[in-house]
Amino acid sequence: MEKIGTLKRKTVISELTQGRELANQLKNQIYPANSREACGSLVEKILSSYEKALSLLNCMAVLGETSPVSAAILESRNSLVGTPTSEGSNPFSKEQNQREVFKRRKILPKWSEEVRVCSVIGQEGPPDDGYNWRKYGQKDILGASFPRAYYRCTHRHTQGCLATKQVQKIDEDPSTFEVNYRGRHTCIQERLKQNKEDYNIKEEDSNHRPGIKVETPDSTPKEEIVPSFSFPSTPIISDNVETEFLLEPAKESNFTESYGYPFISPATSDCNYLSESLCQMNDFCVDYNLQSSESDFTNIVLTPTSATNSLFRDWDFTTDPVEFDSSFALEYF
DNA sequence: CTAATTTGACCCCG
DNA sequence: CGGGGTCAAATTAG
Repeated sequence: MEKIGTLKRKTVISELTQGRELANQLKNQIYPANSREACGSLVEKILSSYEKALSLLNCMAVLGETSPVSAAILESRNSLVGTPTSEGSNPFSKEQNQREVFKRRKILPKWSEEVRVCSVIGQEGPPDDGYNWRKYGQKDILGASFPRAYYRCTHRHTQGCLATKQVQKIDEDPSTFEVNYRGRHTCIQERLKQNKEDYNIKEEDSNHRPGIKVETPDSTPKEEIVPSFSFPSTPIISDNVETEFLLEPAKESNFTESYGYPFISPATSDCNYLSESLCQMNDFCVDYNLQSSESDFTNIVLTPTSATNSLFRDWDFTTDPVEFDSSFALEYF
């Protein structure tokens, strides 16, 4: 992560700075209960700024994560397809399954995102991030006063989506949640129910993500930021990948959505691995405040208010790429 | 009825 | 051994 080019770093910083500035303006607009148009357009600008910056960071994160993950999937695939299991005839025995789980745990969390979210007043729990999550566990964490909740993507079994998140109240501020994302969504989720009385925010708001923190478990500082972008990345698994790709409904997706895992591992489960990765993260894109101005991109405080929380629920990510996606992407990838 | 949550057991790893 | 992450049966919600 340290090897961000100067140009990029400048761009990121300037974008974030601008975003913060605009956010402040928006705050002033909101409080005097000003016109919706003004707010809407400001919000658009803010989001655009953040989008650019975050996508830039995202890009680097993805480049860092792609190969190790593919390796992981390949590996798990081989281990399941190849060897006749030593114990019992059932290839999905509990033990084996567990083993896979832990292997996955060890290998997969190449990246994560940590987001701090202030809960909306009068509403318990962190705001919806637009994905369908299924809670699968809760644990009391040593030294923390609040338990940690574990969520996985609802479509894990239907689509093999391995995305996971952990949510925990912050000790210091129980109204704030720390949300830790792991893995990337490979599922296709029917998106956000239309909201009746809201604005029409344009497509450029259609994918949002919080800051990304790339974590490489093996401390190999291997994350070379390659300024080039290959899409789709070279299929590692030859046979199924391409067909799946072709079968994928030709969604004219936004550029930043288009890099998913093109890796299909039919053997790891009975589900299809979808090549598309939908990466909208924030359903609550409101009043962004960067916690620290420099180099710590991983913590973003999102403070949604009840008034603004519903603004962006009508994203349509099937719409055409927008100005940003074409120009920005070409410029930086 | 199905789907989601709860919760104690289970497992790996440091 | 114990902490943290996950599973899965039981329970609850829709």
